[in-house]
Amino acid sequence: MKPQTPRQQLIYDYLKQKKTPQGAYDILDACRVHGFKAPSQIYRVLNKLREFGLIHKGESLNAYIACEQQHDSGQSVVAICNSCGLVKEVPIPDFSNQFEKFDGWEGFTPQELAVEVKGRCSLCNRDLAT
Amino acid sequence: MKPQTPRQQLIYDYLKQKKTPQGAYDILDACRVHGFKAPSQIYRVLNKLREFGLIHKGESLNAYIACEQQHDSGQSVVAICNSCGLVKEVPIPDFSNQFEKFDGWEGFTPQELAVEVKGRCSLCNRDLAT
DNA sequence: CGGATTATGTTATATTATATCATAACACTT
DNA sequence: AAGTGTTATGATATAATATAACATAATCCG
Repeated sequence: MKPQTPRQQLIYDYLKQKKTPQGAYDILDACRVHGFKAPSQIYRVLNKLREFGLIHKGESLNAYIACEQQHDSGQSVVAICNSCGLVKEVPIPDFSNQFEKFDGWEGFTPQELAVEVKGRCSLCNRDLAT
Repeated sequence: MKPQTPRQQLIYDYLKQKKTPQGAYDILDACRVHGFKAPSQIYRVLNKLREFGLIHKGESLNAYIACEQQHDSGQSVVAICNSCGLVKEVPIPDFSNQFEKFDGWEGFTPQELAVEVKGRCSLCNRDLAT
């Protein structure tokens, strides 16, 4: 799914061009010049883009990130460097079969996944060493 | 690590006794009778309990959950039923080696993990079928 | 066209969380 | 016990994040 309107395209492009997660109000400030005036306008677009699977919400950051690739298949974590804010999406093994082991949870059907690891990226680790 | 003060114990017990995630302001209301008066008091205790690893924050819910067991070792997801709100912690395979595959992310050192799956539990699935 | 659906504009407000500063309790040393 | 540092608490204000509600405009499609 692609952005469907100019405003969706605009915010999607903005997020793609950023390397770190952006808060809704940051996006608002950046987009005032294009006529955005109120938070609700931003949230509407963000929610659409999320429906389309084009962006993630970093739940632990309250910030938004353009997806790196289409990941229709498989699960992924968003790894976030606590130090520099850089973000990387990394595929992880499927774990839906884990639920079979627990009484009452055998039939759990996953719908939305929010997986985030915060840590320290290799570059920041290197800086730490010096 | 165990709760260190009466107030920590109180909120921890409260969360343990609940089967679904509770918002900070819900907790505040429930604890007014015990002398809590302001959000900051609740958040202070919640943050301590999180440090101790006694509770989780459901980042996508903005709600707090007592941990089911000590999970010092291994990673786990919090599965949340969209329909009834029930919550279950389920261990998942370690995925830290996944980072090795990506340029610049080989040395990523995970510090905090927020993993949540929302879906539909077996009971609610059954209700849906009838 | 006419009617439905989707997007947008606008204002107000709800919800979640922190900052700040003052006071009290406790632990530890001398 | 007095002094000192640390952690917990009380209290007020405010910041940051997100949604509700209602009006208007654009678009799609029979």
